[in-house]
Amino acid sequence: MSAEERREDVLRAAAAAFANGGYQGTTTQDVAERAGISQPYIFRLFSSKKELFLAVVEDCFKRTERTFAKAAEGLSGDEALHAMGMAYIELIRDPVNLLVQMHCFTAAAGDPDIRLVAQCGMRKVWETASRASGASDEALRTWIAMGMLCNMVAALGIDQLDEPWAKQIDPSEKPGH
Amino acid sequence: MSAEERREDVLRAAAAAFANGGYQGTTTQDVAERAGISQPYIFRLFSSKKELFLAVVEDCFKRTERTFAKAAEGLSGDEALHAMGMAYIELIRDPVNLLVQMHCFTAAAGDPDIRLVAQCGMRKVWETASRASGASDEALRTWIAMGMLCNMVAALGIDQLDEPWAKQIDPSEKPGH
DNA sequence: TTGACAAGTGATTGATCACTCACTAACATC
DNA sequence: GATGTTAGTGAGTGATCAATCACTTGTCAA
Repeated sequence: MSAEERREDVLRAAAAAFANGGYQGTTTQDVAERAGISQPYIFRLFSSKKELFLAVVEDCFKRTERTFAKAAEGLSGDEALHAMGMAYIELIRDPVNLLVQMHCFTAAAGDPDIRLVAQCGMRKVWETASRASGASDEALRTWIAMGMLCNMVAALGIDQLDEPWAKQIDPSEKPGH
Repeated sequence: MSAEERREDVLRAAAAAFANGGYQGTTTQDVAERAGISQPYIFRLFSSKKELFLAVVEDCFKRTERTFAKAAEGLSGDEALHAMGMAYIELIRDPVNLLVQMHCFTAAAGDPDIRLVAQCGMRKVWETASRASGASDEALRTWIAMGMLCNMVAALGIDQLDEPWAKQIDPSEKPGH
């Protein structure tokens, strides 16, 4: 297999691994096993564990950006926002997308390198959503806030609780996002 | 010093340490140094690293609850929500409160014990805010979503960027929360 | 056939981790 | 002053980790 193909494989495996354990809680051995290669070979493809994590994070932000751009195609304003919101709910139904993003946020707080990548990723996501929808800053802010609430609800498994407050807090329970 | 006093000290030290590195990224040695005791003594006061983390998390949720209850005293509806929102912004200006909560969210996704404590904590926070404000579910949901957005903005240091999009996305920039 | 290069691994290393155990020192109670 | 209890530590332990290095195997061109 070519190094390029292998790199893609490792990136996918690493995303799943980091989603599971976060940056600090994931071992390169775990990533290697998921990718079906030896642990040292990770370091031929990525110069360090952190660089691998950053590549995973960048990939995740790019996927989010693409998802928003595609969902808003041909729409504008509230319609575009709504479509992107639905697309986001669908996106984070895959725990990998959800958890890589969340682990990125917390890891960013303690590491300047990760913070920089995270800031850049969020800026692009914000600008993509802004350009695609043309919505007001306030509408966009409320919309992205709902996304953050969706993250928390999904991470804590609140959406799978059968209790009144769980239904009330979960934005994806309501049709209008 | 009595064991009870020492326990309080360790709890504070652990909160600062976990805020910095998260659950997996923090060593009991680090906590011990911050508390000014030997590392083995941690395990006399808490049976395991996880139990220490959970104690820190519970403490953090309790503080949030108290903050909300106090801020909403004598108010109701949108006024109560607004007052609690301002109190929350003030609360997470202390990185310890902000980051313990966020690390709790991500750690919860990968650990059932932590998840249970986090769910319970969020439920109490939600019910406190609901009872204190009497606001509609939708208003409460939007309000708590803004809180989650504040978390992300603060964790990524976006509130300290001097760029247009950073001003636009940050809820604490706007007077009306 | 040879030689160069790319893909990939086994064995190892120094550091670090949560956690344990045997121990000491201070203090209280009888 | 003997005895029990509580606060606290030094010195480990086995496990685990990211990263390195020397090595093998397969492929393809000259």
